[in-house]
Amino acid sequence: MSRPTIYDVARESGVSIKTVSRVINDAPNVRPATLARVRTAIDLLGYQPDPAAQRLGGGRLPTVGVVVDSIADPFFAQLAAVVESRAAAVGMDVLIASTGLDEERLRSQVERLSRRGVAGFVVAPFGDPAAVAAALPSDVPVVVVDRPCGTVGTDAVRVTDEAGAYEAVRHLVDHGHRRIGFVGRTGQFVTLADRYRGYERALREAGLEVDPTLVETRAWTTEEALPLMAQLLTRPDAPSALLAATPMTGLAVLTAQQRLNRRDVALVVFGDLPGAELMTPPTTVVDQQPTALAETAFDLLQRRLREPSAEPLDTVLPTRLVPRGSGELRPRGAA
Amino acid sequence: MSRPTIYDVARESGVSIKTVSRVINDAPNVRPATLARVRTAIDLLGYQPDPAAQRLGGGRLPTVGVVVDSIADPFFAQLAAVVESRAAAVGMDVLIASTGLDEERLRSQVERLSRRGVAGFVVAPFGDPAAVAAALPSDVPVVVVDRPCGTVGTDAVRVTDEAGAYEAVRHLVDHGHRRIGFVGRTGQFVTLADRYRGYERALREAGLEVDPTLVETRAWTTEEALPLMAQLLTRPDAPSALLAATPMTGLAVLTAQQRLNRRDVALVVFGDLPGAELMTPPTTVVDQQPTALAETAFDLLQRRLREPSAEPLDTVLPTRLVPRGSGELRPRGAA
DNA sequence: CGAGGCGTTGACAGCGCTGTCATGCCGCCC
DNA sequence: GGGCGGCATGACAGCGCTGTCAACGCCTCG
Repeated sequence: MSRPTIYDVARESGVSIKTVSRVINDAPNVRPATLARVRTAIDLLGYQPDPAAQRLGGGRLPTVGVVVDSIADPFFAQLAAVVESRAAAVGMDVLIASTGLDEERLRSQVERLSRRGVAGFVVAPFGDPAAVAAALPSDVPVVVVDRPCGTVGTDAVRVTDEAGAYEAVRHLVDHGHRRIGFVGRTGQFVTLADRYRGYERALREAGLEVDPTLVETRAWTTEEALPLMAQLLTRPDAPSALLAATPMTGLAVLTAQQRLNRRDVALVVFGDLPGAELMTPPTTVVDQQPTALAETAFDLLQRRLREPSAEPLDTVLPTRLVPRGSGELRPRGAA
Repeated sequence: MSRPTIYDVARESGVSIKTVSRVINDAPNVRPATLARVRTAIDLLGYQPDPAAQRLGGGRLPTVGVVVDSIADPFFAQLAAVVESRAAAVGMDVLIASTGLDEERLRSQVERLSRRGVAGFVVAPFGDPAAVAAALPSDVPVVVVDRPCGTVGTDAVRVTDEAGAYEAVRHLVDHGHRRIGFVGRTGQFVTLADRYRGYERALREAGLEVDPTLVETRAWTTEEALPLMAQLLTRPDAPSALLAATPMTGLAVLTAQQRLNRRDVALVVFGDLPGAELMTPPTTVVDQQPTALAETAFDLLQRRLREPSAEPLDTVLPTRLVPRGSGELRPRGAA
């Protein structure tokens, strides 16, 4: 009739429920013969433990919480998709929670999921490092992705932000650019600050000065960035190339160019864009490898779930410059 | 120390746990004075019920399950984002599960979430209607989105697929096209079959014959579609316009065109594309309004959660043709 | 040969909540 | 005034599982 419970399995295999519980949880000290018998009964009845009961009886749910700005963002959607698929493979569920850009909401969402009993988190945090550290739970494993925010003591996966941006700007310099702008809000995100540092270093090493008027750090959403971009691009001393620090700002730059009907400004975007290959010219990007990031994050989470006291790992994945056209444009009037 | 339980609230407010339970669940028959007292205690202690315990004690979790092909798909990502935000507003969580294009997996994912105790589903099903009907749970409210698959007895939200496709093809005809192709796998998806019907009707009404060699129904992913598209576009009697039945196939068409370095084929894509405005020419689409779809789906779910025996509603949302350029291209050699 | 130890198993008490049913109380009716 | 019905509340038994601890071998060692 109804779903079988642990009692049914126990009766079927002639042991106590506790032994069944041991088998379910891969606990040691079960005689192989008993183990086999219980396993058979489980298969026979199609038994599956009730997660709610497991949790109530002291444990956590076989669930991982994914906390990101917005899963409508292609980068995070990709991340969530990979985590979901990996989780499903090991019988875990995925709870998603989006925070927008609200630090308080980051905190409340994490707390909500934690109370909900998730076994672990994959979080892309932002904002003040101290606030982030306070928001993250101490009793549940957390893997911080993409934006380590100076968190310590937790596993983290991120990309070589500084180096990626450096490489991108270097690429632009190599293509003859001298006036290179930077777009992207750096305040709330440690990651973006790193990218900015890479930008700065590349300029410095090329013997170029940083012109603060070419650095636009107020933009986050496309809507915010649009007017700022339009303004930047129509200046008499407009930059001949731009580094967009995020896909969103990249889109803003592209849209602004489109509106102004211009295609002469070289552009490298940090983070891949859906349809980037189809743009005119195709957009050169610094690939963040969201898939690899997500895989690594999930691996780290699993590892910590198994060995809760393992040394925290800060994994740094390389980025990859993907030249597609927009980053190879030469400045106007150049050879 | 630890989180307060219902007992703490009961003690604090001088009532039994049962009364607290009543208050939590908005049950009737609680004297206003008692209600207020309990509410105060709840606020004071910051009490929040433990979902696992609630579920174990007979109920379902305040959770909605979202089951889609892949949340990496921008359309579903958008859908999930909206559902998540609406759910959060009423204190519910969102569990996501992706099915790929595997009918068996649709079934198993739904069952898993159901066992997990979700209170309701938002599902984008596919495949054989009978199989879908069998896969969907009968004891948990389900709202079917985007692809009603002939399901009966459940709430559904969808768009005017036939009419949307009709309008698109009509649009192409009005721009002088006579050889108009259709791309998109129609087999597994009722929705796509509807779109095909709209395509056919528009041709018929325009006095044009359906040329089956211009109809490509084998393509689903971009990878699959690419070679087929390349072949289609390079034929001597190639179509001068295409209707792509899904965003994915739309991307395939665009990519194929790009590879072939062609921009002369008019294109309307069913479903919006990220970055569509930035293409050359910007892509004309039939907007499915994922946000409205998701909002409506969530509303329906909430309604059913409240009134489980309400009459099932089959909501049909209008589509919107968004001319952006690619659909307004005229055939070569036309006036 | 008995004590001690370890590997194996089970009994049982919760976990925090909800459903069922019982209880007490008040107002109403005949 | 006694009886009845309805509202407000509480006592209590689970829900399905896990943690704790005790019990029961059996093997080893002195």
